[in-house]
Amino acid sequence: MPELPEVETVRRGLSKLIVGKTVISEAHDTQKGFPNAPADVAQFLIGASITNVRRRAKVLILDLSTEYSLLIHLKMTGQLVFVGETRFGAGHPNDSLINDLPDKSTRVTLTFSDTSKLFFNDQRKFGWVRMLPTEEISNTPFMQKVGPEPLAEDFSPQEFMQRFTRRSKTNIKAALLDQSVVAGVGNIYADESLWGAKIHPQRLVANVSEQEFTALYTELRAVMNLAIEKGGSSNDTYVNAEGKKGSYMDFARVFRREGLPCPRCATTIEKMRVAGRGTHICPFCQQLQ
DNA sequence: CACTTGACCTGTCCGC
DNA sequence: TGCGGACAGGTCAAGT
Repeated sequence: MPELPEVETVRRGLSKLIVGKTVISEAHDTQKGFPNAPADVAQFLIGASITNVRRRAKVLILDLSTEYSLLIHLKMTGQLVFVGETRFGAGHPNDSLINDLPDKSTRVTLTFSDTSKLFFNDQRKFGWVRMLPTEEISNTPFMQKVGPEPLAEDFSPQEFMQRFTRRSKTNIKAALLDQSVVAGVGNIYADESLWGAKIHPQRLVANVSEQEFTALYTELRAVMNLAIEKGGSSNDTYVNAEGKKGSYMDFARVFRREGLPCPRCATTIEKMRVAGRGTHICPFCQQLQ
Protein backbone atom coordinates (compact mmCIF):
# COMPACT_ATOMS: atom_id res chain seq x y z
CA MET A 1 0.00 0.00 0.00
CA PRO A 2 0.49 3.14 0.52
CA GLU A 3 3.23 3.36 3.10
CA LEU A 4 3.72 6.19 5.57
CA PRO A 5 4.47 8.91 2.96
CA GLU A 6 1.45 7.99 0.84
CA VAL A 7 -0.92 7.83 3.82
CA GLU A 8 0.48 11.14 5.08
CA THR A 9 -0.11 12.68 1.65
CA VAL A 10 -3.72 11.50 1.72
CA ARG A 11 -4.08 12.85 5.26
CA ARG A 12 -2.85 16.30 4.29
CA GLY A 13 -5.20 16.37 1.32
CA LEU A 14 -8.23 15.27 3.31
CA SER A 15 -7.37 17.75 6.05
CA LYS A 16 -7.90 20.59 3.60
CA LEU A 17 -10.80 19.02 1.76
CA ILE A 18 -13.20 17.48 4.28
CA VAL A 19 -12.63 18.96 7.75
CA GLY A 20 -15.78 20.81 8.76
CA LYS A 21 -18.02 18.98 6.32
CA THR A 22 -21.10 17.14 7.54
CA VAL A 23 -21.93 13.61 6.37
CA ILE A 24 -25.47 13.20 5.09
CA SER A 25 -25.29 9.70 3.69
CA GLU A 26 -23.11 6.61 3.59
CA ALA A 27 -23.20 3.71 1.17
CA HIS A 28 -20.97 0.66 1.08
CA ASP A 29 -20.42 -2.46 -0.93
CA THR A 30 -22.33 -5.34 0.62
CA GLN A 31 -21.02 -8.08 -1.63
CA LYS A 32 -19.66 -11.21 -0.02
CA GLY A 33 -16.30 -10.42 -1.54
CA PHE A 34 -15.84 -7.46 0.76
CA PRO A 35 -15.40 -8.94 4.25
CA ASN A 36 -14.30 -5.63 5.72
CA ALA A 37 -17.57 -3.85 5.01
CA PRO A 38 -18.38 -1.42 7.83
CA ALA A 39 -21.76 -2.76 8.92
CA ASP A 40 -22.06 -0.45 11.91
CA VAL A 41 -20.56 2.61 10.32
CA ALA A 42 -23.56 4.46 8.96
CA GLN A 43 -25.41 5.03 12.22
CA PHE A 44 -22.44 6.91 13.70
CA LEU A 45 -21.74 8.90 10.55
CA ILE A 46 -25.01 10.44 9.46
CA GLY A 47 -25.25 13.99 10.75
CA ALA A 48 -21.69 13.98 12.10
CA SER A 49 -19.09 16.45 10.93
CA ILE A 50 -15.38 15.74 10.38
CA THR A 51 -13.38 17.55 13.05
CA ASN A 52 -9.86 16.30 12.35
CA VAL A 53 -7.89 13.95 10.09
CA ARG A 54 -5.00 12.17 11.80
CA ARG A 55 -2.57 9.41 10.95
CA ARG A 56 -0.88 6.77 13.10
CA ALA A 57 1.48 4.42 11.25
CA LYS A 58 -0.41 3.57 8.03
CA VAL A 59 -3.85 4.08 9.59
CA LEU A 60 -5.94 7.16 8.82
CA ILE A 61 -8.19 8.45 11.59
CA LEU A 62 -11.16 10.67 10.78
CA ASP A 63 -12.40 12.20 14.04
CA LEU A 64 -16.11 13.02 14.14
CA SER A 65 -18.15 15.52 16.12
CA THR A 66 -19.94 12.57 17.75
CA GLU A 67 -16.85 11.49 19.73
CA TYR A 68 -16.47 8.58 17.34
CA SER A 69 -13.70 8.12 14.80
CA LEU A 70 -13.54 6.37 11.46
CA LEU A 71 -10.32 4.34 11.08
CA ILE A 72 -9.21 3.46 7.56
CA HIS A 73 -6.41 1.19 6.34
CA LEU A 74 -5.63 1.34 2.61
CA LYS A 75 -3.46 -1.83 2.60
CA MET A 76 -2.15 -2.49 -0.94
CA THR A 77 -4.56 -0.79 -3.32
CA GLY A 78 -6.82 1.45 -1.24
CA GLN A 79 -7.62 4.99 -2.34
CA LEU A 80 -9.51 7.82 -0.67
CA VAL A 81 -10.59 10.24 -3.35
CA PHE A 82 -12.56 13.41 -2.73
CA VAL A 83 -14.76 14.76 -5.48
CA GLY A 84 -16.08 18.26 -4.92
CA GLU A 85 -19.15 19.61 -6.59
CA THR A 86 -17.37 22.02 -8.91
CA ARG A 87 -13.74 20.96 -8.85
CA PHE A 88 -13.32 20.17 -12.54
CA GLY A 89 -15.50 21.01 -15.46
CA ALA A 90 -16.36 18.44 -18.09
CA GLY A 91 -13.41 17.80 -20.37
CA HIS A 92 -10.79 19.04 -17.90
CA PRO A 93 -7.69 16.84 -18.23
CA ASN A 94 -7.67 15.97 -14.55
CA ASP A 95 -11.18 14.63 -14.84
CA SER A 96 -9.81 11.42 -16.29
CA LEU A 97 -8.95 10.04 -12.86
CA ILE A 98 -12.17 10.84 -11.13
CA ASN A 99 -14.98 11.22 -13.61
CA ASP A 100 -15.96 7.59 -13.41
CA LEU A 101 -16.39 7.36 -9.66
CA PRO A 102 -17.93 5.42 -8.16
CA ASP A 103 -16.56 2.46 -10.11
CA LYS A 104 -16.37 -1.27 -9.54
CA SER A 105 -13.63 -0.91 -6.94
CA THR A 106 -15.56 1.61 -4.84
CA ARG A 107 -16.30 0.10 -1.42
CA VAL A 108 -17.60 3.10 0.52
CA THR A 109 -19.10 6.42 -0.53
CA LEU A 110 -19.63 9.29 1.91
CA THR A 111 -21.78 12.19 0.76
CA PHE A 112 -21.45 15.56 2.48
CA SER A 113 -24.12 18.21 2.94
CA ASP A 114 -22.68 20.32 0.11
CA THR A 115 -23.01 17.29 -2.26
CA SER A 116 -19.26 16.67 -2.39
CA LYS A 117 -18.25 13.03 -1.92
CA LEU A 118 -15.46 10.91 -0.52
CA PHE A 119 -14.86 7.55 -2.21
CA PHE A 120 -12.98 4.63 -0.67
CA ASN A 121 -11.83 2.47 -3.56
CA ASP A 122 -9.91 -0.77 -3.13
CA GLN A 123 -9.25 -3.09 -6.02
CA ARG A 124 -7.89 -5.98 -3.95
CA LYS A 125 -10.28 -5.57 -1.01
CA PHE A 126 -7.58 -5.92 1.64
CA GLY A 127 -8.30 -2.51 3.11
CA TRP A 128 -10.74 -1.89 5.93
CA VAL A 129 -12.86 0.78 7.57
CA ARG A 130 -13.82 0.67 11.25
CA MET A 131 -15.77 2.89 13.62
CA LEU A 132 -14.61 3.33 17.21
CA PRO A 133 -15.27 5.73 20.06
CA THR A 134 -12.40 8.21 19.76
CA GLU A 135 -11.12 7.63 23.27
CA GLU A 136 -10.88 3.87 22.73
CA ILE A 137 -8.49 4.07 19.78
CA SER A 138 -5.37 4.07 21.92
CA ASN A 139 -6.53 0.91 23.70
CA THR A 140 -6.81 -1.20 20.56
CA PRO A 141 -4.30 -4.05 20.18
CA PHE A 142 -2.81 -2.38 17.10
CA MET A 143 -2.17 0.96 18.80
CA GLN A 144 -0.76 -0.83 21.84
CA LYS A 145 1.88 -2.69 19.87
CA VAL A 146 2.73 -0.36 16.97
CA GLY A 147 6.19 1.19 17.07
CA PRO A 148 7.08 4.91 17.17
CA GLU A 149 6.60 7.33 14.29
CA PRO A 150 9.95 7.52 12.50
CA LEU A 151 9.51 11.19 11.61
CA ALA A 152 8.62 12.34 15.12
CA GLU A 153 10.94 15.13 16.29
CA ASP A 154 11.79 13.32 19.51
CA PHE A 155 12.59 10.01 17.80
CA SER A 156 16.30 9.42 18.29
CA PRO A 157 18.83 7.12 16.58
CA GLN A 158 19.35 5.44 19.95
CA GLU A 159 15.67 4.58 20.28
CA PHE A 160 15.61 3.41 16.65
CA MET A 161 18.43 0.93 17.25
CA GLN A 162 17.01 -0.22 20.57
CA ARG A 163 13.65 -1.09 18.97
CA PHE A 164 15.36 -3.79 16.85
CA THR A 165 16.65 -5.84 19.75
CA ARG A 166 13.54 -8.01 19.86
CA ARG A 167 14.13 -9.03 16.23
CA SER A 168 17.85 -9.72 16.48
CA LYS A 169 17.68 -13.18 14.88
CA THR A 170 15.98 -12.17 11.65
CA ASN A 171 17.24 -10.15 8.72
CA ILE A 172 17.23 -6.37 8.75
CA LYS A 173 14.60 -6.03 6.04
CA ALA A 174 12.06 -8.25 7.82
CA ALA A 175 12.64 -6.27 11.02
CA LEU A 176 12.31 -2.94 9.24
CA LEU A 177 8.95 -4.04 7.80
CA ASP A 178 7.71 -5.07 11.28
CA GLN A 179 5.26 -2.36 12.33
CA SER A 180 5.90 -3.07 16.00
CA VAL A 181 9.56 -2.08 15.56
CA VAL A 182 9.02 1.22 13.73
CA ALA A 183 5.73 2.45 12.27
CA GLY A 184 4.99 3.08 8.63
CA VAL A 185 7.84 1.39 6.73
CA GLY A 186 6.82 -0.71 3.74
CA ASN A 187 8.56 -2.41 0.84
CA ILE A 188 9.53 0.68 -1.16
CA TYR A 189 11.11 2.71 1.62
CA ALA A 190 12.72 -0.36 3.20
CA ASP A 191 14.65 -0.98 -0.02
CA GLU A 192 15.41 2.70 -0.58
CA SER A 193 16.70 3.32 2.94
CA LEU A 194 18.77 0.11 3.07
CA TRP A 195 20.43 1.15 -0.17
CA GLY A 196 21.07 4.62 1.26
CA ALA A 197 22.70 3.11 4.36
CA LYS A 198 24.62 0.53 2.28
CA ILE A 199 23.17 -2.42 4.21
CA HIS A 200 22.32 -5.72 2.55
CA PRO A 201 18.66 -6.58 3.30
CA GLN A 202 19.59 -10.12 4.38
CA ARG A 203 22.06 -9.00 6.99
CA LEU A 204 21.19 -10.41 10.41
CA VAL A 205 19.97 -7.67 12.75
CA ALA A 206 22.46 -8.86 15.38
CA ASN A 207 25.30 -8.16 12.96
CA VAL A 208 24.29 -4.61 12.07
CA SER A 209 26.63 -2.12 13.74
CA GLU A 210 25.67 1.00 15.66
CA GLN A 211 27.08 3.17 12.88
CA GLU A 212 24.98 1.27 10.34
CA PHE A 213 21.84 1.73 12.44
CA THR A 214 22.56 5.44 12.64
CA ALA A 215 22.94 5.58 8.86
CA LEU A 216 19.72 3.63 8.40
CA TYR A 217 17.88 5.98 10.75
CA THR A 218 19.11 9.00 8.81
CA GLU A 219 18.37 7.48 5.40
CA LEU A 220 14.91 6.28 6.39
CA ARG A 221 13.89 9.72 7.59
CA ALA A 222 15.42 11.42 4.56
CA VAL A 223 13.74 9.11 2.08
CA MET A 224 10.36 9.41 3.78
CA ASN A 225 10.58 13.18 3.96
CA LEU A 226 11.50 13.33 0.28
CA ALA A 227 8.64 10.98 -0.60
CA ILE A 228 6.14 13.16 1.30
CA GLU A 229 7.51 16.20 -0.53
CA LYS A 230 6.93 14.39 -3.83
CA GLY A 231 3.42 13.29 -2.90
CA GLY A 232 4.35 9.62 -2.43
CA SER A 233 5.01 6.77 -4.88
CA SER A 234 2.57 5.68 -7.57
CA ASN A 235 3.57 2.37 -9.14
CA ASP A 236 0.08 1.46 -10.09
CA THR A 237 -3.04 2.29 -8.14
CA TYR A 238 -1.98 4.83 -5.53
CA VAL A 239 -3.46 8.33 -5.81
CA ASN A 240 -3.88 11.14 -3.30
CA ALA A 241 -7.13 12.64 -2.02
CA GLU A 242 -7.50 14.61 -5.24
CA GLY A 243 -7.01 11.55 -7.41
CA LYS A 244 -3.48 12.53 -8.45
CA LYS A 245 -0.38 10.34 -8.55
CA GLY A 246 2.77 10.93 -6.53
CA SER A 247 6.17 11.35 -8.20
CA TYR A 248 8.63 9.71 -5.79
CA MET A 249 9.25 6.85 -8.25
CA ASP A 250 11.04 9.38 -10.48
CA PHE A 251 13.53 9.74 -7.63
CA ALA A 252 13.78 6.08 -6.56
CA ARG A 253 17.33 4.78 -6.51
CA VAL A 254 16.81 1.00 -6.43
CA PHE A 255 13.12 0.18 -6.07
CA ARG A 256 11.86 -1.43 -9.29
CA ARG A 257 15.08 -0.43 -11.03
CA GLU A 258 16.55 -3.90 -11.55
CA GLY A 259 18.80 -3.99 -14.61
CA LEU A 260 19.56 -0.26 -14.34
CA PRO A 261 22.81 1.23 -12.99
CA CYS A 262 23.21 2.05 -9.31
CA PRO A 263 23.18 5.87 -9.07
CA ARG A 264 26.16 5.72 -6.69
CA CYS A 265 28.53 3.22 -8.38
CA ALA A 266 26.84 2.21 -11.68
CA THR A 267 26.78 -1.49 -10.79
CA THR A 268 23.66 -3.15 -12.21
CA ILE A 269 20.82 -3.25 -9.69
CA GLU A 270 19.50 -6.72 -8.90
CA LYS A 271 16.15 -8.02 -7.74
CA MET A 272 15.86 -10.82 -5.20
CA ARG A 273 13.39 -12.18 -2.66
CA VAL A 274 13.79 -11.25 1.03
CA ALA A 275 11.19 -11.64 3.77
CA GLY A 276 8.79 -12.84 1.10
CA ARG A 277 8.95 -9.54 -0.76
CA GLY A 278 10.53 -8.43 -4.01
CA THR A 279 13.77 -6.72 -2.95
CA HIS A 280 16.11 -4.45 -4.88
CA ILE A 281 19.79 -3.99 -4.13
CA CYS A 282 23.05 -2.75 -5.50
CA PRO A 283 25.24 -5.86 -5.11
CA PHE A 284 28.36 -3.71 -4.83
CA CYS A 285 27.15 -1.09 -2.32
CA GLN A 286 25.19 -3.60 -0.22
CA GLN A 287 27.33 -6.62 0.57
CA LEU A 288 26.35 -9.54 2.78
CA GLN A 289 29.95 -10.12 3.98
C1' DC B 1 7.96 -15.32 22.35
C1' DA B 2 10.36 -15.12 17.67
C1' DC B 3 10.44 -16.52 13.07
C1' DT B 4 8.59 -18.11 8.38
C1' DT B 5 5.17 -19.01 5.20
C1' DG B 6 0.77 -18.92 3.14
C1' DA B 7 -3.71 -16.65 2.77
C1' DC B 8 -6.60 -12.87 1.83
C1' DC B 9 -8.33 -10.55 -3.39
C1' DT B 10 -8.21 -8.61 -8.22
C1' DG B 11 -5.67 -7.42 -12.11
C1' DT B 12 -1.77 -7.51 -15.19
C1' DC B 13 2.07 -9.23 -17.43
C1' DC B 14 4.99 -12.82 -19.35
C1' DG B 15 5.99 -17.23 -21.41
C1' DC B 16 4.15 -21.12 -23.90
C1' DT C 1 -5.50 -14.61 -28.31
C1' DG C 2 -5.89 -18.25 -24.77
C1' DC C 3 -4.20 -20.17 -20.44
C1' DG C 4 -1.29 -20.86 -16.34
C1' DG C 5 1.64 -18.92 -13.13
C1' DA C 6 4.05 -15.31 -10.86
C1' DC C 7 3.70 -11.05 -8.98
C1' DA C 8 1.88 -6.41 -6.90
C1' DG C 9 2.63 -0.68 -2.08
C1' DG C 10 0.24 -4.96 3.76
C1' DT C 11 -0.93 -7.40 7.41
C1' DC C 12 -2.69 -11.73 9.78
C1' DA C 13 -3.20 -16.46 11.31
C1' DA C 14 -1.09 -20.44 11.33
C1' DG C 15 2.80 -23.45 11.45
C1' DT C 16 7.55 -24.64 13.43
